[in-house]
Amino acid sequence: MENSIKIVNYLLQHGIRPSIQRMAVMGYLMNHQNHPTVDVIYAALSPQIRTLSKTTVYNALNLFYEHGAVATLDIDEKGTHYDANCEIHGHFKCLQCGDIFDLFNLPNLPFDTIEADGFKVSECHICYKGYCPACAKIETESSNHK
Amino acid sequence: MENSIKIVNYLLQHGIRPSIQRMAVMGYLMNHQNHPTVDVIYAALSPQIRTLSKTTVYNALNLFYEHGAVATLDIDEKGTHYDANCEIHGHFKCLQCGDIFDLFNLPNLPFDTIEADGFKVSECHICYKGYCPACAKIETESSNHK
DNA sequence: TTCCAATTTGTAATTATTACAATTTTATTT
DNA sequence: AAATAAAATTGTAATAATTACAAATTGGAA
Repeated sequence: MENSIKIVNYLLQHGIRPSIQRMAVMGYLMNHQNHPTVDVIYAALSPQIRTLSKTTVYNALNLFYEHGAVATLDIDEKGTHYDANCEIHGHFKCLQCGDIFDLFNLPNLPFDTIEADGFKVSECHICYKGYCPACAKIETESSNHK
Repeated sequence: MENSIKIVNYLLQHGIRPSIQRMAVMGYLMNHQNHPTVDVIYAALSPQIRTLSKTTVYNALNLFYEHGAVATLDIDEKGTHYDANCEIHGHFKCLQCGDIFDLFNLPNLPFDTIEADGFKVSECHICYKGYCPACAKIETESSNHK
């Protein structure tokens, strides 16, 4: 794969030694913007890397997080979701289908006013919950039929 | 206690039948703004209501949530935090001491632009992470001594 | 009082995550 | 290249949060 060079560089830039497993996990995150959990990543990679251990996936993701190479998303009780896009952006979790959507057009939240109060901000999460367009539509239609 | 009337009313307003246990849980939430987890609530109430089961605390909180009587906070891996204040407001989680602070002076996030895209918003969470004033101060001082 | 439904309780099961020791891989030194 | 040290991976066991569920209890309606 040509883009494995991109993955290696990304890891090195964040001070992370690349290994087969770490590259696979990071590669999965870069190619899947659906905020996967450990289980999802493990299930996807396990067939290719037959010896892969779930602990390794945990290790890799925790390391990525400590080095600022991924963002974490504590949005529900289904476990931590991971995102290779570390730029601040919002999320929308559909309470019906469970999908998590990215929201890129939100206004920036202030850091300065909070830091003026003495807080040191290192992360900022904005997250909506409700019904996604598809699920909201179904909801509306079924209630019309009543 | 005089304010048990307030608790009963609050539960009834949200269509929740009051019981000894439910009143205790809601009373705890109203009197403790520190976003407790199930464990914290159970540990606090257990001595008073000796027969209290942790399952009952879960049942009560899930019911409260379904009826919109409490807000939930999935801010870390320590389990769900609960908040009797359902008004939209921000939170700050200190990565050092673990405390969660309320932030009331944040600008309102837009609902309309998101709903224009077809999303139906029912919750909106804003959450910062970093170091709280006390922990940030200690950090600064100790690095000065180096 | 009797009966039915709702609630509570305790235990067991499930799921996410971490702890940890043993093995394997990778890098370093000779 | 061989020997050694360090880092990473693996598998299993432990921990913690939450849910499932059946039995016991409570509270209201007939």
